[in-house]
Amino acid sequence: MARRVIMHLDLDYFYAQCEENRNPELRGKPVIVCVYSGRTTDSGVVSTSNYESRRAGIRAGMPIVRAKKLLEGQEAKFLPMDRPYYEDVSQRVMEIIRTYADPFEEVGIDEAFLDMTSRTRSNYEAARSIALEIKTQIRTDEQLSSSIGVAPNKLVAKIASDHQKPDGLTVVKPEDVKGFLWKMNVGKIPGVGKKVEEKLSEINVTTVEQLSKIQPSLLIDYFGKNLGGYLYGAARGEDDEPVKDREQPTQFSRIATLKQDSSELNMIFPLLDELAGSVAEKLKQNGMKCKSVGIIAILLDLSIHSKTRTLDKATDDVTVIRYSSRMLIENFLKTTPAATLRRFGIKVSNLNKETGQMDISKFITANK
DNA sequence: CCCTCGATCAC
DNA sequence: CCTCATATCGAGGG
Repeated sequence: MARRVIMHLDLDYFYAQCEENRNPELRGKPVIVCVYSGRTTDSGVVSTSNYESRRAGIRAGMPIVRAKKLLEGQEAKFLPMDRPYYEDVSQRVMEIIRTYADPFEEVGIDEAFLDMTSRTRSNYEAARSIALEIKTQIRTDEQLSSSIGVAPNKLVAKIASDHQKPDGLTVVKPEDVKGFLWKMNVGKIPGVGKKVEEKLSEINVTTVEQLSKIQPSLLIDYFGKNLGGYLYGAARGEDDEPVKDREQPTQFSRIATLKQDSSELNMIFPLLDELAGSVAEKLKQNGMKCKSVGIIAILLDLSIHSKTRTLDKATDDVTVIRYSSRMLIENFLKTTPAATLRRFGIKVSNLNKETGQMDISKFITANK
C-alpha cells in the first residue's frame, strides 16, 4: 500500500458565511448565528459567528445574552439559524469536492475527508496544488472560503486544517508530522475534549510530546482499550482510519426546549407530537424505517435521561412513533417522580433502508 | 450476540 | 446562562 495522502476540508465559520452571502450587507459587521430556544426573546446560544465577532470574544455555545453584552455599542447582526438553507449550500459544495477524490467522506455539514492517494500518486506537492484548486473552485462557485489540511492520515489532516484558519492551507508531510504535533496541546487531538483533557492533566500530560512518553499499558488502563490505543497512536501522529464513502445514517433525533419547565404530560404531548411528526418525515424523506424509538429528557438540572424501546416491526408511521414516545415519557415520569423537564426529544434508531433487510440478516445468522 | 443507558465528543 | 444532532463506546443485563 502506497503511503496515503489524506485531505481534510473545513468550510470557514460556515453558517455565518452563508448568511453573509445571502445578504452581503452583513459583511464587515459582527454576524452571530443563534439557536433561539424560544423561552424569552434572547434565550439560547451562539451557534456560529464570523471573525469580526470572534475578535470581540464571541464563541460557539455562548449564551446569546452574553454575546450581546460583548458587542454592546457595535452594529452586530444576530440571526436565527436556518438549517435547511445551510444544508442546500453544503450539498452543492460536497458535490464539487466529491469529484476530486476516490474515497470521500462527509463529516457533518461543513467538513469532509478526501483520500487523494491515487490521484496524487502519493505526491504532497501535487496534493497542495489540488487543494488550492479545490479552494478556488469553492470560492468561485459558492463564494465560500475554506481551510484545508493535507497529511498522511485523517487525524493529522484534521488538525492541519484547523491550524491556519480562515482560508488556510496546511500541508504536513510524513517526515514533518512529529515536529508539527510535538508542542501542541493534547486538546487539539480530535476525540480529546474537556473530560479526557482533565484526566490527562491529572497525570501531568498537557502536550502531545508528554503524551507520547506514556506507556501504552497505562493509557489503556486509564481510558480503555479503544481510546487508550487511539491516544497512543495519536501522540505519534499515527492513525489507520480509512476514509470511507458515506454510509447511511443510523439515527435521527429532534430535541426542543419546552416553553415552560414541566412534569405534566399535557404540557409535553403537543411538543412530542410535533417532534414525532418531524422525525417521521425525516424517515420518509430518506426512505427509511426505524426499529427503535427513544425519548430524551433533559431536566431542570440539565441532567440527561434517555429511554429506548425496540419495536416488533420497523416503522415510519408517525402514530407508532408518537405512541411509543408517549409511553416512554409516561413511564419515565412515573418512575422518576421528582423529574421536571426543561427539554424533550425523540430519537429513532436502528434504521433500515429496505423492507427485506431483516430476512437477509436472519439468513446470515442461520448459516453461521 | 442483542438491548438499554449514560457518557463523551463536537457541530 | 445552558441549543441541537449524530456517532461511538463501555458497562450491565440478558
